[in-house]
Amino acid sequence: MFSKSCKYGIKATLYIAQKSQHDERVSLKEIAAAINSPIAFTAKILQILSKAMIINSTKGPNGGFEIDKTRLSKTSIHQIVQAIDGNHLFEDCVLGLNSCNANEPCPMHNEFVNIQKQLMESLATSNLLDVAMDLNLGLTVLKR
Amino acid sequence: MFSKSCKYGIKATLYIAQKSQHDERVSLKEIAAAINSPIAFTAKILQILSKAMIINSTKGPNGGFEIDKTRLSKTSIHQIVQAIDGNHLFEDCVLGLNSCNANEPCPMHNEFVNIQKQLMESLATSNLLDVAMDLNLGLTVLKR
DNA sequence: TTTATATCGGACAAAATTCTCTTAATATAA
DNA sequence: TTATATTAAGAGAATTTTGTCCGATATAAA
Ligand code: FES
Ligand code: FES
Repeated sequence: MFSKSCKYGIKATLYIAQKSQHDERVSLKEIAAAINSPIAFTAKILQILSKAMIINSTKGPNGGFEIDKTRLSKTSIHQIVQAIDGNHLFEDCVLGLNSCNANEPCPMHNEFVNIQKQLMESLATSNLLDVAMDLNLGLTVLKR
Repeated sequence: MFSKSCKYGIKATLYIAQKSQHDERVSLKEIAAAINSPIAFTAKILQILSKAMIINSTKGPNGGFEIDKTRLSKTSIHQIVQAIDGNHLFEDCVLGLNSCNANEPCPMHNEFVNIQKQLMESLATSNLLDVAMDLNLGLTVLKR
């Protein structure tokens, strides 16, 4: 479904979101430990998210990553997926035809346009604040 | 969503199903041409499907691949996916935690169990006969 | 029985993804 | 100003996925 990079990216962003809620800036090392991911690889993904303006990074002592509190409720998981994996999951033909085209559909088109739409909706209507809340309450986890 | 192998496998099986409906056995070369896939790689995938008893293979002159007509309506696309990609898409945690577990869910669990279920249902209730029909009628295509 | 034709199976090659290492750039604080 | 802590960036290694090649095996027909 999602690439490994994307999974790390989502988990990392959610962890940063949780901490940003309490005005805490977090380091790469802390993030990687919290989501159980390879440190240097996680750094690459955070760079992508930083360039996509989904997270902010600060170099130097006491540096690290954070998200503007005001943006938490305005950022969706869809934006993270889009930045890392692109829109392929939502827009491409599920059987790999050169494009998804309702006029000349593949045999799975009709079944899948709904699923793709629902997937998209689900990710697009999500927001980091809600997810961070659940994390704080211990209702969900990023690691196990 | 699906691996490339799986996409080839689905398309190949659907093509074989369409031909088997008219008692035609098809060769590897014909299949690869019909679904626009690399020949030798397609052969590997057909071997998997053959071992999984989803298709039958026959060596020698006039050999090739076919599906028992009586089995067309009893074989689902889910079986193909399962044989090639396994059940990961349906059963694994979408964020890559070591297992999907409702007691200690990841932040996307609640949104995704439904989507996974729907995906599974959709694939499990499909059958090769119905799909072959649409292909025959020209309502759908395997190549473009 | 021989020959031609097709899939099977194993080894290998290429490409994409995942992951690591090292150095540079930058910001903070002493 | 200098030392230190942190991310950025690039090169490259390891792994997985995708794809190729060729000889072995089985089948059918001559
Ligand atoms: S054409 Fe294949 S999913 Fe739309
Ligand atoms: S725990 Fe992640 S999808 Fe169920």
